[in-house]
Amino acid sequence: MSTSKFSYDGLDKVIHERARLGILTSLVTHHQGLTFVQLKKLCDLTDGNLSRHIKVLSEAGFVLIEKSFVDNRPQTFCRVTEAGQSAFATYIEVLETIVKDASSLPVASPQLKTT
Amino acid sequence: MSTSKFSYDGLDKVIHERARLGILTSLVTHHQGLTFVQLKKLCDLTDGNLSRHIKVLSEAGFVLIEKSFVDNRPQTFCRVTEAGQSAFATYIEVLETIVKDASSLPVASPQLKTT
DNA sequence: ACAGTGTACTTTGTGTTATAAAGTTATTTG
DNA sequence: CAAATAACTTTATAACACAAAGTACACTGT
Repeated sequence: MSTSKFSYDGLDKVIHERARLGILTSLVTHHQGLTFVQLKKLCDLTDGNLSRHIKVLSEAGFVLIEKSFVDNRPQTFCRVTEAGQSAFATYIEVLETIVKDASSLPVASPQLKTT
Repeated sequence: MSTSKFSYDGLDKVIHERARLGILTSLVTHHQGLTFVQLKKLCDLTDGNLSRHIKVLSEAGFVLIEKSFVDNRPQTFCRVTEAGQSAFATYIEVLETIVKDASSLPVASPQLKTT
């Protein structure tokens, strides 16, 4: 952990990945949980990628995966855990910091001479 | 480009990387440019990593790298390009969307298949 | 009944790449 | 002049995102 202003080491690597960021945001805003197929559509992911990513999230303890059968078909149901919510909240705080940092007024610099 | 709400495909891969996100934010907020050594400290990066990342950013046309000598020592000076600023602005807009999405009140699930 | 198609996933293989370690080149210092 | 320091760059490796292929089961037509 550093004190460098722009190191952003609060960006959890497990979350800071486009697909997983989408999955987690989906799950946090659909607190009751989502099925594999719903997540696939919400996040526009292929089966294989979704499968891998929810596994990573589950191994990190951020989501809970429940498998069952509905209408004689397998159904994977995902929901975010407490740890997941907490980690996500922290991550979002960093995003807010970045947005703020980004919008801090840049110092106008004189144009370099362009021969 | 999909219309899925949580696909976030506006997240430019070149920018969506912790180190490079820090570098770009540094450069955008220090519009007059920064030296290699300054960036290294601001972003808490090793020499090797910074070298690689600014190369990636420069190959993407997002930063301009100027090499010179100061006090008989090589000095690498970096500044963000127009394209870099524009891409960064777009990226930040997506971050804002994510932050908003994340804080939106929990929403009812899409209809589950019933019997 | 059994080939063929569809659904809901999982596993494997491959190519990319972030990062650490080692290397380069030049300078200063004891 | 040898050793240390500075400012990088290059290489090697380990991780990993993604696509493609595979698995398992159910349904449908013939």
